[in-house]
Amino acid sequence: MATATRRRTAGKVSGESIVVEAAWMYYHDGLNQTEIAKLLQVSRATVVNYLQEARERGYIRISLAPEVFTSHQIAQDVRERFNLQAAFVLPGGIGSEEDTLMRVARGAAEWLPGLLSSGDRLGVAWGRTIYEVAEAVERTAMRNVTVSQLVGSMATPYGFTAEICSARMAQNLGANCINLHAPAVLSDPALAQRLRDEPIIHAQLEALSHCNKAIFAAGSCAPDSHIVGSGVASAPDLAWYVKNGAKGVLCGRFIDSEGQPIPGALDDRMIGVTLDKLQGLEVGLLVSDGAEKVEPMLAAIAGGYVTHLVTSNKTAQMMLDATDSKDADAKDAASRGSRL
Amino acid sequence: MATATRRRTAGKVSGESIVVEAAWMYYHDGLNQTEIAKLLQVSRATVVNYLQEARERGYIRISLAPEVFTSHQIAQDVRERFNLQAAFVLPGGIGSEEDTLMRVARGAAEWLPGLLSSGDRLGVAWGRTIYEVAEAVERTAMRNVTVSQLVGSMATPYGFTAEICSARMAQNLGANCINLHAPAVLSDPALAQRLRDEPIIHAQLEALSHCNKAIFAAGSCAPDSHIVGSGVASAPDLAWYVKNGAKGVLCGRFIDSEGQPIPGALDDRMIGVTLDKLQGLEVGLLVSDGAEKVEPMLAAIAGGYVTHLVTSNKTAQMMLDATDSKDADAKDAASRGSRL
DNA sequence: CACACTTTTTGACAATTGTCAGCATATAGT
DNA sequence: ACTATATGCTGACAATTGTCAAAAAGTGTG
Repeated sequence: MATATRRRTAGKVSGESIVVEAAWMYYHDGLNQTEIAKLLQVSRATVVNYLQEARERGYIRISLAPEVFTSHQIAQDVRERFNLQAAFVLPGGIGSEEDTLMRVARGAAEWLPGLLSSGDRLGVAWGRTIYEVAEAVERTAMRNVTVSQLVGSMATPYGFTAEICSARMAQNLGANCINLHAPAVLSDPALAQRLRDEPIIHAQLEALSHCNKAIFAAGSCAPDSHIVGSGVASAPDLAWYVKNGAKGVLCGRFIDSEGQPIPGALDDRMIGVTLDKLQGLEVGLLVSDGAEKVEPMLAAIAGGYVTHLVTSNKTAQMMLDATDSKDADAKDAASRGSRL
Repeated sequence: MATATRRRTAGKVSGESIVVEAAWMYYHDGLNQTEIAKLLQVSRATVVNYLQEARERGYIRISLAPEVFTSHQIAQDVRERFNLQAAFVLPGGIGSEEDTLMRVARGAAEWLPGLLSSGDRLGVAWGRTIYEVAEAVERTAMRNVTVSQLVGSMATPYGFTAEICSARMAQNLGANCINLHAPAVLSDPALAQRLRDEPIIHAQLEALSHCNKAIFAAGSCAPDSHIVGSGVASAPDLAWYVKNGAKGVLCGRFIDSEGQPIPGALDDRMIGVTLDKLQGLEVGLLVSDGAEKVEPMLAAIAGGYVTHLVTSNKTAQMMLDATDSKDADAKDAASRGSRL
């Protein structure tokens, strides 16, 4: 974190940036460290340090060509089957579910800046996945982009809240940020309504309802779901919704297999985006992974909220199998499903 | 160049792309080859092969952050002094002039795609430098961009002609290409005029005069200049123009120190863009390097043809020194000039 | 200007990565 | 079915890259 280099400025090759010089020689000209050390008249160890510094300062960008993940067979299949604009399917790998989730998050983080352009208003939902995406976004400078928190905050035992997701996302994107200064769920519908009418909150809700792009994850309706863990819904709430056909959760709202919101007691007590606002966006980016997310993801897609998808090939394959009309056998028999 | 992998498809992790899998683990997850080999259950040598294949197929993109080259001090100085939109100043390094030129060309090649957007019509001039830029452009897919050859062709002993510059550029950018099917210079003005009126040529000239962006180099007026070597101008022609104030060459036209075209015998015999078409473009990208190019570059800038500049810090410093109004001493005395 | 303190560089060693000849496996042709 | 051929994989070795403690060089202060 030195403000300026010292010895590097004395009679050396390019006082201002011998670091850049070394990085250029290494990554662009393809010289090895020994050659560079000779040319720069320093020890090779010093060259190693320069290169490290260049990497730390972010001078060097290594990225995997996004086309690879959007253009291979399974990505194409998913895109066509679900009528998406694009699907980003990452190698599921061998690691744990946890590893794969992180990888999916990083994939989404790498893809996201390319999906944004000047003037966009990006809605950011909440959840473990979204949090990891926000963390993984490389610092960029999207000056004319505004990030909106889509759902109110909740006291979560997981260490990440809705406002942290949106704030971190905005911070890393270099975008403006509009947070929603209200709890996601209140105990009383009347109080919720009064809060919604409160000028500050009203303005914030107004802002988030004019997003043209959004990033969200699909939540499962399993009893151990985050929607319960974070206190948005109680276990009985969840059971009630499931009994009434809930297949997934999107931005805190329960949806059925067709993606339609299920009217229920929670609606009036929630503060956050309503699902109709998420339909027909320029970009609806669904980031999710895991067997338990397949059904919720399919529901979200059916509801027309999704234009872009990021997942692993394992999950993608399960999504394809689950909607395969040919025969149910394929689902069990296909060795590919279990190997991918 | 195998059409498909073989054993890779047998019971392995992710049949379709174990290569991508390996690349992801290595470049994104930061695992080393030994770990990857263990996870993938292949030998480490195989992992090396996968990574090589990934690099060869262009899955991995390593780039140096362009901001570094546009934001450091000398780049800022140049930008302000010459009132440019941006300047891309590369470390001049220690190598030969030849090495530096290649580096400048690669720098321009890396910057260029970022300066283009959908719908652009890019005019491409001719010269050694431009040729190297065209060669160095990474293959991209700018489907809605059209490349126009700005000057007619010439029989050059150097192995690169105007149509090769534009064709190669278009090919690597993945853009459309409009070449100019005529010689740069004819022996007779009347014949030149008849050619210009010929429908095909006329249409091509029409196309190139509607470019909104252009890339060109500054040519020197030294006796060994390419403008003579390529037969565009004879040595007596050159001498005549120099006597009449020529300080440089831009797209085959001689310009004075203010960047104004010098009327002369060649004009009527030439087929190619006229300089007035190059003024006020959205992007006028000047790529040049070397002491002998300083004067021509300054002339081109004075003429208002340049909005963006790519050069080395050595040359940039000479440009600054040459226009330093303080005192002439600085030019000679400044140690920085010779060190950079 | 001696002293304490920080930053940068370096040499020696450790770890990682690249190379290549030969082996194993799959495919095509008879 | 059986070679011929191509393709991909591997182990052993070579080359390159990373680490770390110590030395050198710079900075600030009494």
